Amino acid sequence: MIINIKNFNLEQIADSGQCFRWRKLDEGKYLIPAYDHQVTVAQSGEKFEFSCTGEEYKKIWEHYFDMKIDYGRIIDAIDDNDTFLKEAAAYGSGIRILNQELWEMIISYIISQNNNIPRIKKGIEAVCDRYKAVVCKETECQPMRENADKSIKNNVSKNIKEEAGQSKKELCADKTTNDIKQNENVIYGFPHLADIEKNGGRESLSELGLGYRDEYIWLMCQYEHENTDFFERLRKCDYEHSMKMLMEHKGIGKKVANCISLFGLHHLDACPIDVWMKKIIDEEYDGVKPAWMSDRYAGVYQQYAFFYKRDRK
DNA sequence: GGCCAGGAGGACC
DNA sequence: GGTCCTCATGGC
Repeated sequence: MIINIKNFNLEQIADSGQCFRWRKLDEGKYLIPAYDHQVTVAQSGEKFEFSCTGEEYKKIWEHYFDMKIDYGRIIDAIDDNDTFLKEAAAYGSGIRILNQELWEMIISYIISQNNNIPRIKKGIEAVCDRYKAVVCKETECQPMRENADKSIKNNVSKNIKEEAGQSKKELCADKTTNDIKQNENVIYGFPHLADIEKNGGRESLSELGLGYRDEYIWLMCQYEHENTDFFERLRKCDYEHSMKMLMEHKGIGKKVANCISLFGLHHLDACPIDVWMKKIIDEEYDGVKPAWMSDRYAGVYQQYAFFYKRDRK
């Protein structure tokens, strides 16, 4: 299916540091896994071709790409006197804040701490490859196991929930797993807690080259195992409370909690302060934290600033 | 080969 | 409450 939309640029989002698993197939063309599904999207200006049906786009991808928010309006709200942010927003005007899976964001940003982006990607890929949780073949885009639908219900917003039951068709994961490894158009899904527990647990995590972070991940697995309503409670919280709940966990400090709040819970007022934001405060604002970092759209502006500063290093 | 990476925990003051 | 040190590992 084809759509036209402004303020949407695949390459910018892929390089914005919010998603680590997109696979570039060609110029302006990406293979994107999420919610135990995958889709190929090809961009030509403001025209986008999705490999899925319109029905699936409505059910999953419209929400995933945050298509209902007008990012032009968020850019227009920037203070005219703030030259740096205006330039940054113009430069990265195709960035959107994706609605990604909460569990995946928690694990991904635990892995991200004191780590560089290429190695974060490598670590996350190692996690997915190790547990071989769910595989979705290109264009079929079907959940490949029983609880895939459940996962969607748990993770996607309400309007999507209502239709999720319709997507279940034939499953063929086990049969095709071995062939699929050779096919670059197929990606393993992000493992759920049960996949990690069933396939090696604590010891398997320590074999993935994640450094000291594997312990934090395992602690989170254990907590989630014993507190199955954790995500549900998190989703009901506002930004302030989600930060508090997240930071009670070992391995999640202020920066990681902000990333999870922004990318996993879509709190657009969350503003992760990492080494790049510190550099921006220092070099662009004479050491004084700019007002936009406390704005209701701070997380969006943070992404523009992060992308701009890092891309032009 | 040293410094850095979308940091955080812990000890110490 | 700050400030330092350490943590595992690879990218550059």
